[in-house]
Amino acid sequence: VAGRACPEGASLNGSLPRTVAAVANQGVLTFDLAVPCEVFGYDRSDIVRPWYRFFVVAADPPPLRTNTGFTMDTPYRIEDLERADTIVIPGWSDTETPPSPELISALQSAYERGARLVSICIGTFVLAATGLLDGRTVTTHWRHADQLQQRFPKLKVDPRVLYVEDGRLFTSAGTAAGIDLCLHLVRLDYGYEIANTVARRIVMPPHREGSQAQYIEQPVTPEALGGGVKAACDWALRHLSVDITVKQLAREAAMSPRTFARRFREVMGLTPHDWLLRQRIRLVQRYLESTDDPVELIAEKAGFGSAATLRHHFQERLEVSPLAYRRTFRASRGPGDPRAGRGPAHL
DNA sequence: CGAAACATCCGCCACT
DNA sequence: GTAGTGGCGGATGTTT
Repeated sequence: VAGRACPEGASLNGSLPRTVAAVANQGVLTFDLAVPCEVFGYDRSDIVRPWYRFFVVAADPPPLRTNTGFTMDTPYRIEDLERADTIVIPGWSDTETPPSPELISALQSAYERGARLVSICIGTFVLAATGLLDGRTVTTHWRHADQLQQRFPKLKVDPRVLYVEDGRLFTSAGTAAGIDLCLHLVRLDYGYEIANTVARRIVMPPHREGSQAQYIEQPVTPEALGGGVKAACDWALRHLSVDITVKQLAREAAMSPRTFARRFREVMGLTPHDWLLRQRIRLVQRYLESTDDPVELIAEKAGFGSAATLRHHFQERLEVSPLAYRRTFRASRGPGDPRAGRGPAHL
């Protein structure tokens, strides 16, 4: 794990707007480019002022033809990157097309003057070409992780995470993980509550971890789980409200505790107890969002021994108290919001 | 909040 | 020799 340094630029001083630029090349992946457009480029000044300034830079002479066949134009060029303090490289056209020398040096000098560099999906290949990622922990789309590691041996490629924050360098896995990463940046800039509100606006589950977490584990698909581990997880999810020990889980998985702990780590990327806690907190979030139950009752229903224990973990992981979480979640449920009313919160 | 009791995790190592 | 298993114990984290 790369340095445990505090997130840099964790909060916005005064009211200077952050300026975010996304870079598109010929053949850019439509969805990946749309991610920063949606998160940063959409005017959200009704949530907080000032919102970001955002523009799209053409790395090739426009018009640019996207990978889905339509063309687009933008007045901004590589030299405009010097005005950005966050630069996003969304899914580049492909892993074979190297960035131009101008783009490389623009990225290098942006980094030197303190800008944050962000990549989505195979955009990591572009950042890697600048040399700035050498020795850093990074990620990319799982299908290209091996290729990235081979081409840039100095990187520490971790294909198991949704995104990685390493100093001012941010990389994310396949397409949709880019949304998580962009929301993470919003959280660094504006705090958890604002990021949460944005997540709700774009109908993303707001269950992400606190800002000190450098790694966000990828949600594993049940199919990817080893047999016994999956059985234990299923069992645990059905019994979340009662006390569960790792020893019991091991029994459900038909393994010794030691082997179970090892298998679990390999498959899930975190320890059994940590996973359990996460599931419980997610359940608590759902209750807070969709009921008026007191925290004591929720603690009981989610398998926490006491409300104090629940508050402790909730605050630590989400950096908000349970009641504050409920308040912001409900206060921002306004007219026009697709989740108005009292629908069940999704997992 | 802190202290004390308790659970978990992980390197180590012996064993199959 | 290699690969996987599982017990042990101390550091670390959790719960009361």
